[in-house]
Amino acid sequence: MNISKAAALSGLTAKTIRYYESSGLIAPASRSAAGYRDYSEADIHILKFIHRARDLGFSVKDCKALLSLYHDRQRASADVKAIAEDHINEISHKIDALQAMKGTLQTLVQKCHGDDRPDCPILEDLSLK
Amino acid sequence: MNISKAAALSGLTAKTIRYYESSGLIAPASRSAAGYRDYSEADIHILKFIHRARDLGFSVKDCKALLSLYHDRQRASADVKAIAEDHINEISHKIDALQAMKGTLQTLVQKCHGDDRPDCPILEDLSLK
DNA sequence: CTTGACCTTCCAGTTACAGGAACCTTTATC
DNA sequence: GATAAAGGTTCCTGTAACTGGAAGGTCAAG
Repeated sequence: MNISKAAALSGLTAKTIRYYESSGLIAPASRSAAGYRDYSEADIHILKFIHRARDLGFSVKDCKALLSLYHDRQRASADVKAIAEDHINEISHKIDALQAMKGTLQTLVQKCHGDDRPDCPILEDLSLK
Repeated sequence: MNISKAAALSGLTAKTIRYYESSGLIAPASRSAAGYRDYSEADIHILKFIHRARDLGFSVKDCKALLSLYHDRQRASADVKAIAEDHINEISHKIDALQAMKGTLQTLVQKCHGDDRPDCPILEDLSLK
């Protein structure tokens, strides 16, 4: 099947699939006589795998490691778990940072009357710290 | 004062200050005879303002808008509040997305025994969806 | 045979900088 | 005064993960 079919089935875009190929995340697709990329069911499976992993916030680099483990029949599940746990930690830190920002902003927004007057606690805060 | 002093006082790096100048976020600094950038206390104030806003997650574009409002004596606090509220919404969406990822990953990690064996619920999940 | 929908490659743009090269100035030291 | 270290300058490249678009080949339908 051609790339737009593969895109539709995998949930990725054609652009993204080409990008993954060019960046080495996936192997070069086989080509038709005219030079069109040609995908098999097995390829779609891989593409879906990547799509799912990206949805869970894994980096492309992580995806590459996960795919490699996926293909490795001798893998240790501990290696997979370690990648996932690292990722959970990263996510947790991001959440913490965002919640801190949000808390501060909400406090500031509450103090700002938000009308026609120039008086603004938000700008004051930005200006003073 | 020169750029490294300005960097130290504002909490930004010299690289970042030059970048902000080149991208139009701040006005070009005045120069010494030798061509060195020269900063005043007022400049430091602006740089700190930006640093604080960036710490709160505002984009550089947002910072430009906030600075413009900051300089505008005729501003309506409602305009500032609107930018902040938009930003809070963005942050909230990011937090929601990250928490969803984290929840899913935690469930998967819990199911994975994480030992030498290849059997791995995490890879299974990535593979099946 | 033409039209439109695909496909291809390649280049630029996005965000917010960091790293580094090549080169000039200032300051401190000998 | 010579020199070396420290700091300044500009300019180019790289980062992450794509997206948009140009120029041009291909395929299926009417």
